[in-house]
Amino acid sequence: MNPTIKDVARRANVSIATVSRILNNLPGYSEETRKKVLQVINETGYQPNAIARGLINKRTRTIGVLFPTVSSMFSSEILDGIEQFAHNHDYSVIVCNTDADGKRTLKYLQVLGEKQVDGIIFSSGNLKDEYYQTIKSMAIPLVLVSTISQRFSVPYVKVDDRLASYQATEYLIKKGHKQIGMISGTKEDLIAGVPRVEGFLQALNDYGIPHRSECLVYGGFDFNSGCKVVKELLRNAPDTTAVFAASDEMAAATISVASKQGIRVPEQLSVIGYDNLKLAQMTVPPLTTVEQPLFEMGRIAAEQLLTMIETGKDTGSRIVPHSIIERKTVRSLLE
Amino acid sequence: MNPTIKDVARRANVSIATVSRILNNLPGYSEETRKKVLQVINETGYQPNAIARGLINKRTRTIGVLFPTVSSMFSSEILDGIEQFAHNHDYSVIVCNTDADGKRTLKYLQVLGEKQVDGIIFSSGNLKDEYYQTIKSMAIPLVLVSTISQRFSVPYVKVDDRLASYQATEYLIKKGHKQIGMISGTKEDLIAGVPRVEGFLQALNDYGIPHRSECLVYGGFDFNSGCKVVKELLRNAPDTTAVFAASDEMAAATISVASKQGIRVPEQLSVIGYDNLKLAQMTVPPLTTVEQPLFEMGRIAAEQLLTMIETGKDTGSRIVPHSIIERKTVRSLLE
DNA sequence: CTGAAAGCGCTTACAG
DNA sequence: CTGAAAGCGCTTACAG
Repeated sequence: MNPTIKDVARRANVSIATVSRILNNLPGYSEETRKKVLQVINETGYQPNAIARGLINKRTRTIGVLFPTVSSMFSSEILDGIEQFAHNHDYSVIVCNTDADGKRTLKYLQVLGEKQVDGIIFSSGNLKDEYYQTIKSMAIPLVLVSTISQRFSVPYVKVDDRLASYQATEYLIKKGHKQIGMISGTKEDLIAGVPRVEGFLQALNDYGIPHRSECLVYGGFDFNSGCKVVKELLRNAPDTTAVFAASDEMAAATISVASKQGIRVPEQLSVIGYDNLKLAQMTVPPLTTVEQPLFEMGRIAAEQLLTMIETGKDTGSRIVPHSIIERKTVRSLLE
Repeated sequence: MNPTIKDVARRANVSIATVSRILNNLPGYSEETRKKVLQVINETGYQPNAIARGLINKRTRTIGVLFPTVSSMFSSEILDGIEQFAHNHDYSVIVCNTDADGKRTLKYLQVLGEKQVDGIIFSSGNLKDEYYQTIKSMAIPLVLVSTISQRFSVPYVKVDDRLASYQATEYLIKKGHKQIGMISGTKEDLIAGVPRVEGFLQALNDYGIPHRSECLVYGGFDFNSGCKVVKELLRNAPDTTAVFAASDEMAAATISVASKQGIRVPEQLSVIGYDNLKLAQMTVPPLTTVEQPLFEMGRIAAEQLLTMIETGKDTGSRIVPHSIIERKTVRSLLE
């Protein structure tokens, strides 16, 4: 049995109140008793019980983080950023893998509530009404990362997807491409799907490039759906000279499929991705892509959440800067 | 303020003891009062406070998991398996990113102790004496995944690295390769480094293939060190026809470097990896590799830990099966 | 500077 | 079948 505050109080011949004060750096004891108590703490290896503390303070110093898939390279970088910031500020993080499943999400939310987490970060998914309501009823701060809410006022941190997408397309156009295809993520995804398509279409339009419907196909962000969908694109629009993929995994799929079909990248087909995962530097050739600062986004989300927890103040949302990382998959048609 | 057990007791005109019994499915109340109480619980949206429960039960239903790098594709798949099993059994998991840093690890361990986690999973790193001692002093179960302890008796779940490595090498040999190079992980790594090298050497020896020291180079498991180290190999042993990489990232690095040097894979250079990450199917060509069932290893580790927590019994260690996944990066020299 | 006591939200003998 | 009370390990007025 680990020693409790009672044990150290007894051994130091003081009250538990005094021990508590010393532990918490509150005033109210002589230097002498402080030394004595600290010594006993050392001898006994006493550690405060955070559960008991939590019961009184109504603070557990732990937060919950929800991901549709923790194991994706995308999520795990965000998690890394969150975890690092949290840990540096003495918070722990409980991970929850929702599988984008409503039932599971609700169950997680309930558990997090019962465990009295101090706040929640919800990542890259659709914050359904019921999620929002149950978090609201828990009366703890919530921040969104890589997603937004269209119905509720919840702070978020993300990239400007529409703009980033616009610029990716523009980048291709300025390299002389006119037959540009897009392999998009989930069609119904109002957050990472639609805005990226809009940005793509807008850019084409602004540069007077006619859009043909067969040049836009919808997948599901992952590698396998990328393979499937890029084949469709290449079949229906064989004159495509460049493809904009809504994720790096889909871009990798494009490179992979192209190779299988004997199409050389970038000589015959240019590819630009989205995310700048570690994967992007591992493809052959290395992938030109739109960077989302995922680690940083996680860090910022955690920072927002902690200040909301500790000050009660909402510091607003954050649009973080994206950028285009030029590697080797886009060829210029101009020279 | 969320309602407490007191609130529902008052509104239901019963004692908190009765409410508690109903909540915990203990005997001792009429069907009538049960209904009444349940109704009040519904009306008020009462949720038990897990912190208060934890204080009494000395069980928090949360476990801690330590990784050197959560964001690696390797760790995140293990985490996925752990998290899924844990959640299905009503446990939460706190993630800890140690960065393989001793100070950080110790700090995490302390926090986990204070938060009264019910058990700990330590993944893919060196379980130093001091880690072991502090966990031992916490008197909670510990299981190792993708690592072992050489000094202490701690249950682990992992693949037989030496054997897997032997077989990977043998696979290459049986395809007619004789000039085989290995790019290994960290030289000092007694767990994932040394045994894989031993397996490699043993296979060469068993098949009467002389080993030349320039055919064995040491990196650090990751892509960048893989690039560096494979160049070294290719420079010093240009007649190499096949390379065995100690991780998929290093294998991807090999493919990447080979491509840059105009060496075609697998026509001129065969490559076999280790891990079977999602990455392995994304390379061009798709990577032949040794599979470690990472998700499953995480699942099993969690299962072990939970049964130790709940029964107090150590169910022993587990060597999980590996296998060679044949894709397109190894060419047969025999035909 | 210090301690006794109440209380955080529960569970669990104990008594009826 | 039901409740009063003690107690889990702390913190925090309150009183001296």
